[in-house]
Amino acid sequence: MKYERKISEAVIKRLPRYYRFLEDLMNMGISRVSSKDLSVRTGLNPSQIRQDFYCFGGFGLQGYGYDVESLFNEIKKILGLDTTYNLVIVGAGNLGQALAKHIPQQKKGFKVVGIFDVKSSLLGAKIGDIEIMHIDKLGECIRENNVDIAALTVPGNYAREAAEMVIKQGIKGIWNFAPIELKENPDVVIENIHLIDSLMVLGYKISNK
Amino acid sequence: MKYERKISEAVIKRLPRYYRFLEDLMNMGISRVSSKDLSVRTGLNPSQIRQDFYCFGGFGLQGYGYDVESLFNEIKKILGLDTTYNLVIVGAGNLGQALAKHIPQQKKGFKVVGIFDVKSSLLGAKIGDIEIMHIDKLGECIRENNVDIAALTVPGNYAREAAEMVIKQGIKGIWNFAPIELKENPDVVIENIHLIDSLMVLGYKISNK
DNA sequence: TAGATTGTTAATCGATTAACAATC
DNA sequence: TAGATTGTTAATCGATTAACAATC
Repeated sequence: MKYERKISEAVIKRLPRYYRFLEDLMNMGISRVSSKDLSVRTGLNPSQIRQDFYCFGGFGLQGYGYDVESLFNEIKKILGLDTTYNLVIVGAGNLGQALAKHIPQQKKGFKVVGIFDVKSSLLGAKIGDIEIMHIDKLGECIRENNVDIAALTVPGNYAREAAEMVIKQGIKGIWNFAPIELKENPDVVIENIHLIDSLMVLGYKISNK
Repeated sequence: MKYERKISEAVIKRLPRYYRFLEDLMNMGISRVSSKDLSVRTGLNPSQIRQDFYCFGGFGLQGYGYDVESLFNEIKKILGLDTTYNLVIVGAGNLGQALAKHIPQQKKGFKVVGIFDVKSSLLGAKIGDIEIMHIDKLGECIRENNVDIAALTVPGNYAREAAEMVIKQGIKGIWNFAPIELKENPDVVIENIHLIDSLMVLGYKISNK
């Protein structure tokens, strides 16, 4: 067995992209693909594609290329998508409600098991087939449903305390939509979606070319 | 005047983060900050922070540091936030509607001037103070309101044609939420928010430490 | 003046790309 | 076998970090 070096963040971030393209290829009935083919489709360099797969041991056959389905399944396994991740949404505003409906539609192995807020006017409302509950019930929900991920969609000024709270309840990953920086630590990993930051970058790019 | 090298994407992506932190400092009444202070707050290396500002000419004073307000204003200007960007939302599903409400709340100089769909059941509904309109009206809206940005929140299978359409209407930047890769070209810049990709990365990180 | 901190160049580090032997 | 394409090492490139002279 091959010595396991730490896989860089850059490589990880490309995996979902491969995954999507391979799914498309399968749907088109294509069973075989070379790094050069994938390069044309994804816009990535073929050497880079081979390097990426090589990180995990290499899934191809010399002189042939890659078998689409088995490559798809390998990446699926690496990303942990062969099991379901349960998640809760903390903050039932616009964004939280939209995610509660959006995630199940994508059918990618992520299940929303609860959505929480403190605002009494929201409590009890149904979003899809789940009900907005008071944040007091969050800990219970996490423990009963084996929840790994908390999506944080609260206003910025509550975000830090909400993050501390879900960490205390034993959450392993935070999908953060609030405009604050959260520090990773050995117990919790963070993925930030800074929507407005992204809009600002877009604005910059528009203005500068 | 200093020779202008192309600013790297990595630098641009850090600017909104600085912007946010400087805004916080202003709100706290702090008028002066050093790269070392900023480093502690942002988690970035102080050399990197100075390098980043140096790209744009350097905004500090040796022996003193940076004046919070003037640094804030410089970054504001670089990001083009001293003017308003008008944007339209293409796709009035969960995500599109949520963005239509979310963006104005953030008060960062982005104005939603229209939201469009093809689904007749959605047409006419009010989201905040704007009405969902048929996609046929999109071109007209873009021309009348000097629209720079289109947020793409349509289902994946319509995304490519929707992108081509807004490009044809003269849009300068696409904020893409669909799970496809769009190619930049000299006329159009792209910012992708691949929500599910980000969830997958979070899943990977959770499973691997 | 002495101390602090930037502006700026140089060194380091890591990620991307190129090259090619291995091998199907 | 000849052709194709990977696995794998080496070279290149760019981004991050370190160092320190300039200067407030």
